[in-house]
Amino acid sequence: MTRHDDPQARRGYHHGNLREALIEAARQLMAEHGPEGVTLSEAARMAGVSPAAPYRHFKDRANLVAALALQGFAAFADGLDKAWNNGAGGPLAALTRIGYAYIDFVRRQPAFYTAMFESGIDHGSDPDLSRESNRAFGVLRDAAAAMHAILPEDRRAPPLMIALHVWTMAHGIASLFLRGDTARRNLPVTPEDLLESGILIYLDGLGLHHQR
Amino acid sequence: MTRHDDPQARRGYHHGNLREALIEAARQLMAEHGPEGVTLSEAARMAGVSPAAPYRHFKDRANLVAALALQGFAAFADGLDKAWNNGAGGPLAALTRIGYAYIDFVRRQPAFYTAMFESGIDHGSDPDLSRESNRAFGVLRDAAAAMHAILPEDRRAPPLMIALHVWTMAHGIASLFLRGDTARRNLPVTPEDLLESGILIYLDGLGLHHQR
DNA sequence: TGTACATCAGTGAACGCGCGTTCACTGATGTAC
DNA sequence: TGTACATCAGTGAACGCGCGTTCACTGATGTAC
Repeated sequence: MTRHDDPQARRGYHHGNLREALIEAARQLMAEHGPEGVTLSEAARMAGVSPAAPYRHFKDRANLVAALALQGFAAFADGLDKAWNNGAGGPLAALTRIGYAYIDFVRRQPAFYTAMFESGIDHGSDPDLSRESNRAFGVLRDAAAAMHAILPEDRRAPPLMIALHVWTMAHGIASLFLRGDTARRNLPVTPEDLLESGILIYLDGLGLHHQR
Repeated sequence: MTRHDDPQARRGYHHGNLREALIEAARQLMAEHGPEGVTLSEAARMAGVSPAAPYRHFKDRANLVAALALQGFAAFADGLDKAWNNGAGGPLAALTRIGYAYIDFVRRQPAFYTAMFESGIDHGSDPDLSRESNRAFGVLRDAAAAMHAILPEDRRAPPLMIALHVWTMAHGIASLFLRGDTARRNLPVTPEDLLESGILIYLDGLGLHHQR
């Protein structure tokens, strides 16, 4: 255990790892109190530093939230990519794994999801953010392209469109059934089953024949 | 023009329509500054009353946001129901209209959408809220049931599941491509086309045969 | 190996601000008689 | 038709609070020589 791991045993004048500690504090605040609960003051308090210290690492409050979102997008892209696993097991299996990974991510990292999609951060202007966000979507595009390749030609839809349709379903399910209060709507099926069945029916519509 | 329509010409001691005026102010604040921008103080200012006045009509800030969300769900349910129009033109036409209405609502009433889905209001505990929210989903269920009835029996999915899949797609598109900054992601198609094509492919998967 | 010094990550006190909320109050409205 | 009165929707002043942010500062770190 290094001296930075324990918030109780505060090292001397320098924190040593403040930037990461503040992002982690923001993640907890986001999870517990939502976007409005993320404040520089409280994050500083949690990290055990004075309220002025964060300004060495973040321009302002929005900057901290953006850093959290960036970390979220990176973890998200990693998660999807790992699930994709270069298409192992064939396009259908790989695409299904990606769907599960999508749901898994939102379920386990609600704070990231909130920072990424519900806290009004500026996607366009931050190049890091759009890079990671594009990387995540890129995984879905690869999977859609692989899918596309095994579909009968007469019913093919463009790979990008397939990717968008699948993304749309996964995101809709995550947004409606895995978030805070709306999660209480009682579904007759698990979000995973809902997504999997939706994707299967959709792919049927594109001519993919499989066992049902 | 009644004396209550013009915020400039403030009537005497009594506002006469303060509750509605505050909700309308909240709607504008939500649209312009997001959930964090909705404050009782500012809403009171916009309505031309003292900061204590809102407490005659709302228990607290959360109560005002809930009132806005309730009004949003009511308008949403009305919009979907009107689009559904008792299934006129057949299940496919009606379902497509509902999809368009969904997108149209989010596009034109982003403040309602935010209040309804992104401001962390408590869906479960407010009976009015769950009533209106269920009414909106009920329209989708009716449409799905009508659709179900004309599908070939061997591939039928339960109506509720069809409703959930369509809702999920519409919501995902709205959430990803019609909201604030994310709306800037440049789509190769309109949200409407994306949703319509998704629904058509999905219904194909359920055995619905139509012209493409 | 030791020392001077630049760099930089922190401190802590202070500020102005706007918010939520409470309070005793007051003016307008409408109703009973 | 007029008057007394209950009701209730507002006022306005005040409060405590926590936040964002700035400032001159100080202690630790690491590097040049």
